[in-house]
This record gives sequence, C-alpha cells and structure tokens, in this order.
Amino acid sequence: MNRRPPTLSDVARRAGVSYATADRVVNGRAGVSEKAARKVHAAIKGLGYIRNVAAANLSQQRLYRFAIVLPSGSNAFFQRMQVLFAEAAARLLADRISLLIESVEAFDPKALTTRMTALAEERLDGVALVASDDEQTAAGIAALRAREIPVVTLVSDLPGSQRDAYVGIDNVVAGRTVGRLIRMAHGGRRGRVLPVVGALSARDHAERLTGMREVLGGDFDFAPVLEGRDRHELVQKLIGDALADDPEITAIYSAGAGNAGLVRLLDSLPSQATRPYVFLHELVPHSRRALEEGRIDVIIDQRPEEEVARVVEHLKLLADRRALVRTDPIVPTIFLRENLPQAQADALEAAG
Amino acid sequence: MNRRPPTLSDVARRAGVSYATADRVVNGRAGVSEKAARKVHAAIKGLGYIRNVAAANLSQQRLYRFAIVLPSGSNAFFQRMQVLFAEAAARLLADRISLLIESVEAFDPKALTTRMTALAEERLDGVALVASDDEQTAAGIAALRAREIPVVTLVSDLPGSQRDAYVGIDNVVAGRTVGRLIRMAHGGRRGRVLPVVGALSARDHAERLTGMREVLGGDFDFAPVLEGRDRHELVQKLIGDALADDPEITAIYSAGAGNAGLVRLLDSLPSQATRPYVFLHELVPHSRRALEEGRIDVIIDQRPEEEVARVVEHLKLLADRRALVRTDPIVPTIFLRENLPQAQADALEAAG
DNA sequence: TGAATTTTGATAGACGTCTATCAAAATCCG
DNA sequence: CGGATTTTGATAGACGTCTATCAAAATTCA
Repeated sequence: MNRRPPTLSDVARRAGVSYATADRVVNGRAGVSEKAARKVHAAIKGLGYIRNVAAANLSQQRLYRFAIVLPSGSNAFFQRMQVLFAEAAARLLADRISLLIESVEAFDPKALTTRMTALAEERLDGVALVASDDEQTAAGIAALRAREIPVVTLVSDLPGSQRDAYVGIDNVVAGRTVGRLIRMAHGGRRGRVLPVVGALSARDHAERLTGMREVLGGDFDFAPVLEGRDRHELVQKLIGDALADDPEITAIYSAGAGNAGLVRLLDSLPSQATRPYVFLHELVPHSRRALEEGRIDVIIDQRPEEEVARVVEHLKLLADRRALVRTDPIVPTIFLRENLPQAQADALEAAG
Repeated sequence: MNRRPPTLSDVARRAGVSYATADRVVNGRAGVSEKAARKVHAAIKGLGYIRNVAAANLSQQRLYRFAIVLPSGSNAFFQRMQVLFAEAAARLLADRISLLIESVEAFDPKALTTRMTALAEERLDGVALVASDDEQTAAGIAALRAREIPVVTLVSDLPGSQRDAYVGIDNVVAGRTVGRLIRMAHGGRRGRVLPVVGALSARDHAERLTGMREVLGGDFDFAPVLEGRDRHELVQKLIGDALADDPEITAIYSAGAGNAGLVRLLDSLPSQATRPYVFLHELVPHSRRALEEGRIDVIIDQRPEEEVARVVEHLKLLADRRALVRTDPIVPTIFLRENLPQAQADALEAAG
C-alpha cells in the first residue's frame, strides 16, 4: 500500500549514477556534469524524492540559531512580544531551534545597526528585526544578507531593503478597517474624529490615518492630528485638552502607542456624560481592561502570537532554503468586548 | 559557549547506569527498578535532556499518519477546509507527515461512525473529525481512543466524549460578537433582528443565537427564528417572505449556512431601498463577493487556515505524547469590507 | 543456601543524510 | 597522442535514538 519513501540511494540507482554523484547534485556541490545533474533531477522528480530533513539535520548535528531583535522600553506591545518569543524559544528547543532574543533601544537606528553588525559576525541561521525606516537599517540588512543570513522584518517593514520577508499587518488596511468601524458606530450619522498618533513622521501611524480617511471620506470631519510621541502623559494631556476645546468630537482614533494615558483620561471623564467612541491598537493588559470595562469600544490587534509563529516558520524555511508559505500580510483583527481571547487573559496579566 | 545538547548517553553516564537502562526508562519499558528510574529522571532534569525527535523518528522510520474526516457536500466552508487540508498535506510530506483526507455524508452520524470504526483498524497516529452531537459519535471516539489513537474534534465539538482536544470557535462568543456589532451598527437606536439558522436543534447555531441575545438583551426585539436547513433555496424563500411580511426588520443574523440564498435574495431587493444590516458566518467565495460589493456588512469567520494549522499541531504533539500548546478556542474573526485578507482571494476563487 | 527471577550492562545494527577520501574513469587541450 | 584536468564511483564514519540479544549481576523466595 504505502511503501517507504524513496531515499537518495533510490534516486541514485534510478538515475544510474552513484550515491556520491546524486549527493553532489542535491547539495549543490561542484564537480558534476550537466548531463548527470539532469539525470538526477529527473529521477528526483520521477520518484517524488523528498529529502529527509530529520536525517539531514541529525547528520549535521544541526542547531538552528535565530536572533530576534526587539525594541526595548516600556512599550506594552513589545513586552508582550518578548514574552511570546521567550515561550516559543522554550518550546522550540525540542526541535533544535534556539532563539536569541535581543533588545535594542527603541527609535535608535544607530543602536540597531550596531547590533546587526555584531550579529552578522555570529554563525546565525537567520535574523528577525523590527525595522526602522532609514538607510542605516537597510545597510545593516544588506550586511546580514551578504553573509547569507536570511532577514525577516517584523511589525514594521522596510520594503526597499533586501529583507527576505515581512511579517506584520498592512497599516493602510488597519486604518481602513477602523474607518469602517467608526462609520458603523455612527449608525449613518456624521461625526468628527480626533486622530492621535505617535508622530506623523512614523510611517505606520501615518498609513493608518490615511486608511481611515479613505473610508470616512467627505462624510466625516477631523480634528487636528495630535502627536503624542507614544508617551502616556503627553497623550493624556493632549487628548484632554482637545476634548475640552472641541465638544463636537464623536470618536477618537489612537493609531499609536501610549494608550495607557488615553485610558486614564477616559477614566477621569464624568461617567454620566456620553463619551466619544474610542478605537485603538494592540491588545495589552491596560487596553484589554479598558475594553472589558466598556471604557473603549474597539481594539485593532496585529495578533503577535501569529506573528511570532510566522517569524519562526519563515526563518526555518529560509534556513532550509525552502519556499515560504503564507507570505500574505497578517490581517488586523478586531476585538470587541465580546470576542476577547480567553486564554490570553492570564498570560497578559502575568506579563503586564 | 553553547556546547552540544546532552544525549541519552550523557544522561546514562550521569545517572551511573547503562545506556540500556536509561533507554528503558525514557521509553517506559518494563524491567527497571524504581531506584534506577529515579536516578535517570534526576539526571534528565539535571542535564536538561531533551529527546532528539529527529533522531528518534529516523531510527523508527516514523511516518506520521493522520486521518481527517470532513463532511462532504456542497457546503462552501467545508470545501474550503478540504482545500486547505490538501495544501497542508503537500507541505507536510517533507516532515514525514501524511494526511488521509476523507469525506463522509454530512449530517449522517451512522456514516461517520462506520468510517471511524474502519479508521480504528488502521495503523493511524491520530484522527481529526467534525463531531456530530450524538452517542454514536461519542462511542466511535471512544473506540479510537481504546486503540490509543488520539482524536481531535474540529469545528464542532463533543465535550462529553473522550476527544483529546477541540479546535474551533466558541459559538456563544461568536454570537455575542455579532450582538455587539449589531448594537454598534444601530448607533444607539433600537432595532429588530431576524435570526436565521440551519436548525434550532443544531447546537452550534443555537449557541450563536443565545450569545447574540445575551448582548442585545431587552433593547432589541426579534422576529421569529427561521430554520433554513442550510439550503440555499429555502433560506432565500424564508427570508424573502419574512422581509416582505415584516418591514420593521433592521438586521439579519444568519447563524448557519446556505448563505448563497441570502445573498441572492439581497441582490433581488430594489437597490434604492435601505436594506437591513446583514451579518453572517464564514468567509467563502460568495460571501466574500457580497461583502466586497457592499451587499452584506460583516462576516464572522472561524479562520479555517488557523484551524487546519492547529489540528496538525495538536495531532503531532499528541502522537509524540507531548503537551499541547494553544488549547484556547479559536477567536471568531470579524471581516469587514476593509480587512478582507488579500492572498486568500485567489485561493478562494480557485476553490470555489 | 541454592534455584528462580528480576534487573542491569554491553553491544551491534538500523534509520537517511552528510562529509571526506581515494582511486578509477572520462574528458579536455595542446 | 599523452598529460592534465574534470567527473564519477565506492565506501567509511558520524549524528542520536531505537530495538534486540545475551550474559552477568543482583534480588527474591522457598
């Protein structure tokens, strides 16, 4: 019925060459005539030969070594991501995969580049990093690639660079999604939206606003964009002032971080007054609590668990020189009070 | 720096026993004194020994054989699932995992049980199946478990049975989510919801309605529940009649299948009239198209891609007698026109 | 104590691939 | 044609685990 899968010896036999020659072909070593190579490839195809990765890894005592570079700091989202990578690392030991989780100062391209240069010296099988949008980082990626180390960008992409893949959401799509939700929440009525970002120069934040505007078009108007630098206190103060100044605001879209400040502010509002609809990004302990308690309405999440899984999957495939699967962007996920993931609750609490 | 991971020989040496004894301990074979077993376990812990699965599988020429049992028929959701499993099967060959994808007549517990009995005879390493809610199925699961074949339920659970795990959404949660969205879409105004299911006796459909009612509470009222038997024509006719009879309806929640009929009906409505909000389940070609064209508003999806990935992950872990990870239910995902996954579009078209 | 039983040790071969080596054969080039 | 070069074949050992076998040692029990 189903007999044993063909081995490389079977391939060699069918191709009419020696095992050594077949081996040279599949491992791309030099010194094989074209004719022989063709015969081997034909045999591989004919038999449906698939290299036994387990045996291969065993024979080379292969240990996959991947480095993950995350921005440090108090950002709850990246703290969560770090926890998830640490958990993954523990699990992956059984598959002989080791993750070196590194932190670099956030928003510091020089620090990132320095770290990348150091990593290029190590015998790594792949690197994942949160790219910042500048040439230094692009050069760092190129340096890694020059040493044949695959590179995956995470959360924030650098499209012009030589990275092998990007794992993260499409921020324009995320913004459009929020736009649609804002429209829904207004139930056909017009409204006035207060956009809040970390900085307008941050590509991802800007893209999110663009997306939102695409959907809300001319029907809605917008208060001036606030730049909260992703800092809790600043976010809290700016939004507080804006709401006090402008009673017409019906919705707040916070496209950046620093949302603990936003939540604190909402907390301080008189509870009987109708507050604006609030939309923000990333499911972390404080945003989760705010959603559960009805202080905010929607969280758009990029599902870091899925991102972590995909990063590892990509790095493994790249290291094995296999084709990538699931290269489509992560779909931004909408969390309401009702569909909050249960299991995460504990993990989030423990982490935060 | 990082030296080679400990092998079972290292464990034996440290425990002061022979390799053979250590091997007997880790593989649970008889004929080992308690004292020796304790020493070996201590050494395993002390060294942080992790069995090299690659080597183990190699030595046993292990080929994982999993069976996936899906309901056949024209249901677009299960058609998609079948495609996803077929794709996964091709990929997994490289990891020496073979998936036998089987179909049984939908809604036919006897057919399912017969198939399960047949599967219990095969040398399988695991079975995943869409459980139906009856004792025959539970007995079938028990029969598989009696032969040490792990069982994972998929999409539809059977909590009382001996299944090792369930992969799917919590339908009450899905219903609550829809409830919240209906509430949002009404922007604070009251409304009247038309619930449509395949059958009220179908546990998942009933649970979804329960969830929705929990959230909409007393503020909304409900038209009588329609039972469309998951058949396009019936669904189309019933809803058409209901809408004609009851002009107060502001929203339709279709918790079951047969939504091609719903879409056709919406198509036939006069385009200038304001139609009710429409919420339905499962992203498949016709529902996707309807959402893109603005004929419906929201699709709640259980992300079959993720379910497929988890099923395989669970089966593999169960076969290796390792601990399961990610046992929390799948989170129902909200799709709006704006956050439809791009890459899927082609696959869905190709499949449907 | 002595025989029966249980536990332990030592070891060999297999799984499929990789790496390396050396000799033999085929091809190239002046 | 003959020497240099390239290509091929044959094969051995390693990776870590599993399975099996056989003999030796320890323990149990009458």
